[in-house]
Parts: sequence; structure tokens; C-alpha cells
Amino acid sequence: MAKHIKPTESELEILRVLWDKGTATVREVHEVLSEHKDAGYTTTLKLMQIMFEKGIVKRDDSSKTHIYRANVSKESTQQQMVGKMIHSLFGGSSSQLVMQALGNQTPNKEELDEIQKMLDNLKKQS
Amino acid sequence: MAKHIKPTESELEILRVLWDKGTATVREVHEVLSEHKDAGYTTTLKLMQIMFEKGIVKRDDSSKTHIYRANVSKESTQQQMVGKMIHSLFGGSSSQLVMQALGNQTPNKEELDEIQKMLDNLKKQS
DNA sequence: CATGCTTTACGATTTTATTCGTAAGCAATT
DNA sequence: AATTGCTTACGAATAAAATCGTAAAGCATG
Repeated sequence: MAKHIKPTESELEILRVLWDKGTATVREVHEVLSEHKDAGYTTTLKLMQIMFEKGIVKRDDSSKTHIYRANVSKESTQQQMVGKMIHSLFGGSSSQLVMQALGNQTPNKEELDEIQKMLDNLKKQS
Repeated sequence: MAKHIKPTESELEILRVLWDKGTATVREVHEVLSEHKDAGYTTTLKLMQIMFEKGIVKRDDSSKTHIYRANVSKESTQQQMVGKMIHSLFGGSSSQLVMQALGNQTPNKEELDEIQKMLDNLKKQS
């Protein structure tokens, strides 16, 4: 039973940094965010505190400067959100989403091969 | 340059009904929504009025009971949202999203063939 | 130890989204 | 014409998300 996590847009931005870095302080996260967004430091801090209360992130507060890490995996979050999108926008048809995604931003050769491999597997099973 | 539409969750639910039916009155939309959601009639009305102001839907108000229709296409909305998801959750890699979607909910034979066809096309181009 | 810099905590404000109550209009029916 | 039942309009309440200001505390350094 997957936990019903529903990160907000801002929370997702923070999670992306944490997934990328593994662990990070508020300052480090804020540094990254502020490259393309302008909100004050305490805003980032507050968001991360809220995420901590919700259990979305963990933190090590043994030293003054707390160290955060994600408490939900990138994979499960992706799965959750893709699943929701398939349901809410594509009437439950994953292939519709796949078609849309492929048409959207064309993958390169390697990626195409990877997809082909996956497709072959699925075909065998059916 | 695609308009930067960002339907909220509730607005999306309404759009889905409109995309499905083509045109609909507030009552008709509300009827559908109330099957799996409980909010009053005036809530749906208000939402649709707001969507009208935003330009997300059009309406024919020549008779007392207004008739609504979507003013953004399903396809462009899908593209927009899939694009955003690819960017925000899959680091810009559409194939990552495709893999996730395929693993998520397995398509049937026909769908697989369709995807294969699309893949063949993309391969030819590259 | 005073100063300055950085941190967390936390309340308050602002913004956005959702919900609802109530009034007013219109049309059919009594 | 009054009643009933539907509609829209619209202000207002509520809820949820994001932002910020300020205080307090830690820690280094002069």
C-alpha cells in the first residue's frame, strides 16, 4: 500500500534537489532554487520544515545546521504522478500517454533502443 | 507560442467532461462530477464562471441556460502537462517517462502495436 | 565578551483555490 | 398573480499553499 503522497509544486522542486544531491542543507537547496525562482531563504526553510512535519523529508538535526534528505523515492513519486496523469488525462490508457510523450520530445537513438527493448519484453508477455 | 494554461485540479475535472461531451450545461457537468465528488451545484457553477473569465471555456449565453464548451483542446493540454512532467520529474528525458508509463500499466496488444508503429517512425527519422 | 554572520523557529500575511449562501430573474403551472 | 423550480450572479467564508519578518540561539573571530 503506497503512501498517498501529494507533493505540491514547490515541494517537488525541493525534492528534485534532494534526489539529485542525496543530502543537503536548507542553504544548499535554496541556492539551487534561487537560480530560477526568487523567494527568500526563510521561505525555503519554512517549506522544508513543513515537508519534515509531513514526513516527506527526513533530517539530521544533531548539529546546528540541519541536514535534509528525501523520505520518498524519486521512483515511487514518478510512478504515483504518472499513474495519476494516465488516469486523469488519458482515460486510463498508458499507451496514449506514451504516444503523447514520444511525439512531444523526440528521444535519441539510445533511448529509442531502450524503449524498443522494453516493448519487446512486454510483447513476449502478452 | 502556446498559451500558458494551467488548469487547476478541479478545472481539469470539468474540462474532461466538456472534452467528452463537446458541449454541456452547468447542470450536466455537475451531474457527472457529483458521481464521485460531493460539492454543491453552485460550486460547479462558480468554477465554470471563473474558467470562462480565464478563457479556458467558451459559452453560449443566448438562452437563459448557458451552454459551455472547452476553449483549450485536450491534445494541447495533454502536451503541456506531459511536457511539464517530463521536465520537472524526468530531467527532460521523455524516454524515462515512457519507460515508467509502460511499466506502470501494461498496454494490450493493439496498443503495443500502435506504440511500435510510432517507434518505427521515429527510428526512421533519426 | 562583544560583534557579526548564519542558523532555526514560528507567527502572520498574502495569494490562490474551493466552497457555499443568498438574491434575483425567468418560465411554467396552478 | 402567486407558487414552484430552475437558472445565473456574486460576495463571502474556508482551506490550502507560499511568502516573509522577526526573534532567538549558535559559533567564529576580533
